[in-house]
Amino acid sequence: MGIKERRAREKEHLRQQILSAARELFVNEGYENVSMRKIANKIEYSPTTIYLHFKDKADLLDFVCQETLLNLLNTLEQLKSEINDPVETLRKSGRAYIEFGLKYPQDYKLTFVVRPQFQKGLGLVEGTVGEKVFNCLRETVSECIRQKIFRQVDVDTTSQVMWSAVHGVTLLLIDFPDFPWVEQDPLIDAVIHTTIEGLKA
Amino acid sequence: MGIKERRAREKEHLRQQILSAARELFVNEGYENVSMRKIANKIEYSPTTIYLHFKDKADLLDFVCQETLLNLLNTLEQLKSEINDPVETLRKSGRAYIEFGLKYPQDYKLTFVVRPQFQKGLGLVEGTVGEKVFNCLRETVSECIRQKIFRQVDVDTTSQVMWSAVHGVTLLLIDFPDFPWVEQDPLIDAVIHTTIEGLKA
DNA sequence: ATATAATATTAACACTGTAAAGTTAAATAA
DNA sequence: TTATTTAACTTTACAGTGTTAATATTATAT
Repeated sequence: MGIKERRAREKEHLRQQILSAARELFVNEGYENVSMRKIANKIEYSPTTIYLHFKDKADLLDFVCQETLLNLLNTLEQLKSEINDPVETLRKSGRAYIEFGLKYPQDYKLTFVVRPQFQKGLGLVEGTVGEKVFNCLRETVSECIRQKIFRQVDVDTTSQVMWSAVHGVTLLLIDFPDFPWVEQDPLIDAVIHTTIEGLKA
Repeated sequence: MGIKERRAREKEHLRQQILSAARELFVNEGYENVSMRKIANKIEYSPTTIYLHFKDKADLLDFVCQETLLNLLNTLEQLKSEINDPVETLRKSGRAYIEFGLKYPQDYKLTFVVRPQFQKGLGLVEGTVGEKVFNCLRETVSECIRQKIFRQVDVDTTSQVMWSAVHGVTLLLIDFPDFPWVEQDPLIDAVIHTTIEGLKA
């Protein structure tokens, strides 16, 4: 009965090949500039084979983005387990989030800008991983409020404010690389510092 | 010699027809889903006629975005001339900026997300109108610092922090309409309030 | 060896942005 | 007025797109 398993393994292998080819191309050339034929060429299969594993191009994007989010989630959860002071955790998490976006700008845009556009209605809601990423942030914020370091405002509001700030600076730095930004590191620090100070009691 | 002028007028008229058809289609159906043929059909010209007025599709997008920015600039400059207190101006400007984005989400994304993607290298730098929008914000921030309401930090850093916050929440609200946001109005207030408080001395 | 199921491919459709060549009509010069 | 130049616009064409349906190939089960 090992045959079925072997075939399943082979199928999964090809699926992964497609995914990793797609990711590499999406990231290097941008989602819009990558054709199914390009992906197929890269893995030396016919274009239509991809459709045996993924519904369509957007579906492919979906899975690529999920991987990205898992990556980010790992980084954030490790941070939280390492640091005790919730404010320090939040500071470091914010930094990590922004740096993740800047390190993989295409992945970040794919996940947080392009995907929602192509998967209208889904948003981050039922995407379990995306939800987890936000919840990770939310828990840290919650702790800041519980310890009365932050103002006693609704946890969700506070978390969403924090997310807005880091998301904003990440996207601006990605999208307008030629804007006369002040030095990147101090700017990131300023965004995080300002937001945290503004949230303090 | 009125003939040349008449023809110039006619030419300009067609140019405007193209622009307004493009804007309407871009906004309603998204830049990627609009073809040159669609635009041409709408104005009842052949597709290639558009190329006599605009270099290519991205060029068309460029001019559409410039109109959007001009629109936003008007709103912001009027606000500044009406209010005296710089903090109040900043608060209202932030609100106006975000509300503009939410009122014309497609225009906003076109200008601040799609355009930079398709006009790589340009960014907001030499786009005179975009520069003016940022400078408008910058002047208000500058006044807050001069009056020692804000911490004595670099004007540019401070302005860029402010921009990050409003840009971030605007895009999140646009891109993830199904996320379990807290009520929109309080969230916007919280973002602005937090940022301003965080910048205060 | 043959039938069956899974997997991959070829061919095709209706699109896309845009360049080159061709057409038409209007403005100027003779 | 007629011929010529110029500008505006269209037709045709190319190489590409996502995706479907029909076909072929392969490997398994009988």
